[in-house]
Amino acid sequence: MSGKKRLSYRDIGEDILRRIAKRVWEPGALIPGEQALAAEFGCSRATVNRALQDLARAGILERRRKAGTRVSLNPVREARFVIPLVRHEIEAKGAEYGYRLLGCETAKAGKAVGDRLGLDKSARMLHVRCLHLADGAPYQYEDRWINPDAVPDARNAPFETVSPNEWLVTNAPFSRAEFVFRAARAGVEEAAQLELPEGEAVFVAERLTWLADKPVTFVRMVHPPSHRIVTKL
Amino acid sequence: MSGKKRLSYRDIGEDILRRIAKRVWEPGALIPGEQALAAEFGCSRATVNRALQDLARAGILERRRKAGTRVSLNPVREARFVIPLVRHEIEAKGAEYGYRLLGCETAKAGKAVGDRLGLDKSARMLHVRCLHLADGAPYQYEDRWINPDAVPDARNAPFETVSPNEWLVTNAPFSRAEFVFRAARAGVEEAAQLELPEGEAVFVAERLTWLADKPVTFVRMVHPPSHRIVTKL
DNA sequence: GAGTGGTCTAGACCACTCA
DNA sequence: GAGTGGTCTAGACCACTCC
Repeated sequence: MSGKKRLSYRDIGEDILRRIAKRVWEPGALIPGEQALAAEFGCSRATVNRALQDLARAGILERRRKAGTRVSLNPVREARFVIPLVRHEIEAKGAEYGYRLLGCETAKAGKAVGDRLGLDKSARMLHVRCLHLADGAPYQYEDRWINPDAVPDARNAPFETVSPNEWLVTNAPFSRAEFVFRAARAGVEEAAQLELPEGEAVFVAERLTWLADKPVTFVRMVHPPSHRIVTKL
Repeated sequence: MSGKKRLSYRDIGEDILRRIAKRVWEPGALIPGEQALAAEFGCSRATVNRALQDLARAGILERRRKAGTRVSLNPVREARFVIPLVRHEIEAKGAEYGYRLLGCETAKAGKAVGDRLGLDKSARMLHVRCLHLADGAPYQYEDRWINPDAVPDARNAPFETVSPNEWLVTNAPFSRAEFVFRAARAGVEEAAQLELPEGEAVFVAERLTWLADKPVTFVRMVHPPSHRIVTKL
């Protein structure tokens, strides 16, 4: 009944989760303060603090100074998706990765792209289109705009052999990013490249990045309807 | 040039990000140890540790004992999406929330649903279908299966007035969950309820939950193509 | 074996927020 | 004003992993 090892913040977190699941602490209820818990668990307040912060980050607890810590009424569970390199994503499925450059030229951003990145619609950008394949089958159609002002080297990048995705990862750091997921109907070019009927439902992921408030790149990644984004908690 | 306040782990994190962005530390490079950084920043090792751990969690750094800390070669940036209650999601947009129950009956799970949850296809489950509206317009079509074995009270739940989404949040805790996002073409029922042409591209989010390995619920949430899931880093 | 990160402690002060 | 969480410190020991 004694020989306990020193408690870790993980142990404490699990114990607290158990209490919530068993309704010892109901949703919305106030739980004891850090000091009280530290005394109960026989550890320091810092350890309790770390456990509680982890649970708060996961959306299970809500904490406010002075008000204390309570069990979330609606566990705003958050889903975490890792966004790997397309190549790694494909190879992780055990498929062979393929890459095909479709086009690469300098062009005006246009209103749609300019607005998204906060650039003028007449700004000159590098426009790259390419296709990623898994075992020879189209996997992702990539339509990317790169701001040469933020990544001057991009003009000379070897996009014939290296996908912009991969090249940018090691050549264009960013400090802020935005992701958008949505469904859409395949346009003419996308449908042709992905070998789908025009108007087919496609999964679209968009990514925008900035480095210190300077736009770096905007990419639209289009997948066939068989594509799934999965996350487990 | 001096009067510095005490450095916070945030300050340190930002400074490190700056160095990575400015190529002081290149991708793949080893950065100084915690002790060295603590000395440089003039703070304790614990503070440096916290900053580095945060960056490692964000996928920007990779840390290994004895090996040290290095800048990730491919920043496996992870996107975090919060999954709120539909009602909150709609109200957060400033729209008025509406709810309509479409059907609620006991039925066999069927192969598709059974397989996903690890139940037999002849298992009896509660099948609920409903619609969530924003300012009177269809926002989300919800098709849900509930395992009465895990949530016995569900049979008597007032789904006429409370959406299963909301009811389950406070009545069916879960320990494990799985999310899937994908694009699909609207089926007959979905199209009719969402007031879309049949075959329109729809955004589908599926959620499966378990409590201690016992399946709790499987829900398929269908949105019109205007729907977007956004996350900023 | 030795070096690096991982974690815990005990104590302190601060910042926010509620009453 | 007072109570709670947020953060920092200085020191310590441990666990993992590379050599």
